[in-house]
Amino acid sequence: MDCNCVSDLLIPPVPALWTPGIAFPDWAYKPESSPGSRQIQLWHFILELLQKEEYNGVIAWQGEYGEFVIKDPDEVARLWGMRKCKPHMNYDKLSRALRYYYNKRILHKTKGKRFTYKFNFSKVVLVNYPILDMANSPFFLAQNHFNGGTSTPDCSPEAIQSLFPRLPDSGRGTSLFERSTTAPGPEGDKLRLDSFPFLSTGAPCYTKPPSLLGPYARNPPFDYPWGFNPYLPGAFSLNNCPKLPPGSLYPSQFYPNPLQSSLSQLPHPFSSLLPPAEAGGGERGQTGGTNGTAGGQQIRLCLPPYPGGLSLGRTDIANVASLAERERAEVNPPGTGVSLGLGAGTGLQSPTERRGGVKQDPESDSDLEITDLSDCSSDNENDHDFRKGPSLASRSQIVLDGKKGSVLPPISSLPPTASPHPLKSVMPVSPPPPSLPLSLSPSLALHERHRETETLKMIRS
DNA sequence: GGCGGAAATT
DNA sequence: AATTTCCGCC
Repeated sequence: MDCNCVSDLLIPPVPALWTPGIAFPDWAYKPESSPGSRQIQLWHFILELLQKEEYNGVIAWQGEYGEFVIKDPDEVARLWGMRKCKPHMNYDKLSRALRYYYNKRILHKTKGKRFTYKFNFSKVVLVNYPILDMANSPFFLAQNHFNGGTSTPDCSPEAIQSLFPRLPDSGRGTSLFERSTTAPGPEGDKLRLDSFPFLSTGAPCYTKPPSLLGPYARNPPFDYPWGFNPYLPGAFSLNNCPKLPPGSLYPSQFYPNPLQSSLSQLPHPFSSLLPPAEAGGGERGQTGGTNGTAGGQQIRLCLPPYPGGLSLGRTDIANVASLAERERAEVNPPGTGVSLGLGAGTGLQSPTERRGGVKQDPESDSDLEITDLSDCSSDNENDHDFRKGPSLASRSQIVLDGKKGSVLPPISSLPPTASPHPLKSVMPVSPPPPSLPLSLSPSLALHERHRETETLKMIRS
């Protein structure tokens, strides 16, 4: 049990102080009661390494969207082993673990490129909004880079709207963790939906494939919701994720999360799931910040700014499996050829497919959950910049009941409904309208405004 | 290197 | 459940 492994590897005591990087919300970790609890998962770890510039020499985004190369397999394995207290970890074992992700459709191997894997972000995007009918959206069907990505995105307002019944305000920042001053203690660290770090932002923190920057630098095919445009270098940042000056305090605010923003403006019961500030639709005291970013460090999203990856959150990936399940169940009826699955139509085949598609997906695609780090002893090695100290994640907790602050629960914890898309049952037939992201075109803005008005009428009636 | 089966581990 | 460990095969 005791080992000198890094227990807090990549998990900051306080998210904000954590290298301008990802902080994982508490809900992203398995409950301690579950077996293998609070163990960070490999893909999670990989993403963290990927987002940290200091590991660019070890592992980095490279090549196609979502693709990364393990430049130093031994080192990555060593880091992973350190993290998991597995001193005998090696690339062979690590790669075996990665291979298990094939069936889960979280990753797949880039054939022909050594040590190169690719995240299935498109899946991730879909599952990030299970409440929305994204799977059937022409927008996403077109954006799915795992199905070839050859079709032209339907960028019509309707298409986009189909994905985001409620587009968020673009300028609202939210804190990842509401470090409540009134409720100190274990519950002091309220987790908020916008803790979806991947939905947060950040400047690209990896070496962008130069060849890909050019083409995407201009004229993106469309504006992304909530002002997000992965085609742009700063795609994952609403403010280009400025490096925080040394000594920056925690981010008092984090970037807006489309989902949260959406929920915050939805009629009950969803708005009630949000903390008062959000539920109120509103304003949060900004730390002299603009758009909730200036007040402090943001959690950065470090995904390749390529098309197709609108956002990637822990939640996203964490639900990849569940998506896959749903996909099989409803999105990808046999013979439709409209597979959102990995490799479909790309020539890249999933292991299953490669094997003739006979094999059943053994991983029943239950939700992947991110786990924590309290598994190892706290005797971290200090040869890395990993911080020591109690993990905020381990201290914070999700408060699901209204009494405790109405922290928005993970999507997966939302009450089940008969509909595959829970929100549908509470949403007006006409998508509730949102406050518009700056990126929306004026026409779309009007369109949305009209919808908003209509929706409000409906709600009031 | 890469793959997946199988069993063990946590 | 998610690896970890080991292994034979290509």
